[in-house]
Amino acid sequence: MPKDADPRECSVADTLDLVGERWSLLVIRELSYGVRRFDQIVHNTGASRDILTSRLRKLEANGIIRRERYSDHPVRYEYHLTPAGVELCDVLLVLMRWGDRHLHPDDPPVRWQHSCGETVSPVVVCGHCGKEARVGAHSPTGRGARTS
Amino acid sequence: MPKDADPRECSVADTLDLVGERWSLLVIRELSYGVRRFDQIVHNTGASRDILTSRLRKLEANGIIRRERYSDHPVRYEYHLTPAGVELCDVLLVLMRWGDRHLHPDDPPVRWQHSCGETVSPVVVCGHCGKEARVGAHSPTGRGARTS
DNA sequence: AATGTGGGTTGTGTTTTCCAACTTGGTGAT
DNA sequence: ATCACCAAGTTGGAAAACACAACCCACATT
Repeated sequence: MPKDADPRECSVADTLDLVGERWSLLVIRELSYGVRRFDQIVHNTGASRDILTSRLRKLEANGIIRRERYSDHPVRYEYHLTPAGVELCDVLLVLMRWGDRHLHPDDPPVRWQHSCGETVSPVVVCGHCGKEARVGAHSPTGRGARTS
Repeated sequence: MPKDADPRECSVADTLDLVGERWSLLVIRELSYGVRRFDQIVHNTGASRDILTSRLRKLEANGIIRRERYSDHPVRYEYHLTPAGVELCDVLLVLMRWGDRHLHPDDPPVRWQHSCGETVSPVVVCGHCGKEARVGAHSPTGRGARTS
C-alpha cells in the first residue's frame, strides 16, 4: 500500500477481502448450481487445481462453505454452501443481471425460474419501503462516509 | 486453463472478467461516493498508482467509466461513472449488505439514507412479482445451466 | 528560485498464478 | 496380480501480475 494511503472503512472492501480473489465467486456459483466435487468445480470454472484448493480452504475458514466427508475409504470430501454462503448468492444474481443486460442482451446464457413462474429479473430494493435502492442516490453517513 | 476444463457459459464470469480484478470494484465505489481525482482514488482505496492506471483504462475501455478533461493548462482529467457503471453500484450495495451483516453486525461503517427516510437495507427481489429472489431456489435453464 | 500539484510512467523486486505431472488410497475389470 | 481408473489433492518451475518508491512534466504559487 502506498504510504500516503488511508483506505476507507467499508464493508464492500471487507467482503471482497474474503471473496474478491479470482475464482472465489465462481466456486460459490458452482455450489449454488449443486455441483459438489473438486474435479467438477475445476472443470466448470477453469481454475487450476492448486489455486482452487487454496480458495476452498479460505472460503471454509471464513464460514462461507463447508467441507463434508462423503466417503471414508478412501477419504473423499464434497463442498456445500453455509447459510452465509447462500446469502452471497445475491451478489451472483446481481452480477448475472448486469452481464445479461450489457454483454448478452439477446440471449442470456442462464435463466432462473422464480416461484411466480417468470424468469427471475433481479432488482435491488430498499428493505423498508420496497422501492429501488442505489448507492449514490443520497449521501452516506458513518465512519467510512467521506466523499473526498 | 487446465486442458480438461470446459468453463460454464455465464454472465457472472463475463462480468467478473471486466470488474473482478483487485481494485476495480473499489474504484467504482469511490466514483459512486463522488470522488473524481486520481490521487484521491489512490488515497481512499490503497491501490498502487500503476495498477490504478491500468484498472482505470480497462474500465474506460469497457464503457463503465468515462475520463473527462476538466483543465487544459495544465491538462487534467477526472473520472465519472457511465450509466452502465451506475448500474454496477447494485453489486456494491449487495456486497455492502453482506459485509454489514456478517463482519460488522453492530456498527456498519457506512449507511446510505433512502428516499423513504430509512437507512437502505438492500434486498434482491424478482422484478416481476416483487418477492425475494435467490439463485438456487429453482432450477436453471439455458446454455450454461448444467448442474454437474 | 523553490515548492507544490495532478496524473501519471519507470525500474526493480516480490508475490501470485498457471499448468502439467505426480501422489495417495482405494475400486473394478482382465 | 496386474492394469487402468478415480477423486482429491500436492509439487516444481516458469510466467504473469502486483507493489512501491522514485521520477517526470507542465503548470501555479510563494
